Amino acid sequence: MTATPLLITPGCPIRTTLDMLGGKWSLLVLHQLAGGARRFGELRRLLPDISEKVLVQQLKQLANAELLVRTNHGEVPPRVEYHLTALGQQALPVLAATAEFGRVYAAHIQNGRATP
Amino acid sequence: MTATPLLITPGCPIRTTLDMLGGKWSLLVLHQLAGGARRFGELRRLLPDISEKVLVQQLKQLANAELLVRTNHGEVPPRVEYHLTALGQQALPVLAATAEFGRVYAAHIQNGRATP
DNA sequence: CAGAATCCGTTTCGATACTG
DNA sequence: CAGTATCGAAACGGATTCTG
Repeated sequence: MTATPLLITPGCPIRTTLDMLGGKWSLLVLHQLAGGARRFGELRRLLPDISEKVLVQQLKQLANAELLVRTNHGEVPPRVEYHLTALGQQALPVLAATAEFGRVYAAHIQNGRATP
Repeated sequence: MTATPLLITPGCPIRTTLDMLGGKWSLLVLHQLAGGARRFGELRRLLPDISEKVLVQQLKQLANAELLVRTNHGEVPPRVEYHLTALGQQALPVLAATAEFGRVYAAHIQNGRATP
């Protein structure tokens, strides 16, 4: 089960986004799809540190939230592609801000202290 | 113990930020500090759903990452304040993008489908 | 008031093996 | 190729109690 907890606390847009994208991998998946459609195997290779099970799980969750679409071309061998919806593309600014701050932070610790 | 896991995969700014702010509460804490300094008790009241332990833990982590500063005015009764550093302020765009997408998403599900 | 320390349940993660 | 199933480990989160 577990299905879709996604309990959305109404009235807090930050929580809404966090419940969707705050996970450990969601934004990385979106990042890989930002350039266009990707197959399952591609995503797996592009994100080597995520386990198969979790990747499937994240993709399901994101598809469920309608940020991406899963397309199963009924072929043999199987071919399944994922691509962002228009809604999913609206999440890209979050990704951009996240990446940008990561760079700022990296620059900061590089010529300063922090990170014991 | 637990110290600071913060294992930063070098080379991925998204991961860097996610390891810092991807938690369940960090962005909410930043949000409350965006307007200026806050005392511990204030934060506790402003974020009723976070437990004391987790709040302390998040504050430590954020202070450790130098996104905020803890100021202990050695008084009785104790008074401790937290405020954002310049670096912490640079994280506010992430917050803004997160909140904005939350609004977009809420509007989307309101006059459409999704959320089973 | 502002925390530290402890205990404990839930959720998440990941490696492996298996299927259509 | 694109998943599903299962298991155990680890992280996360919360309630309670205690301290200066």
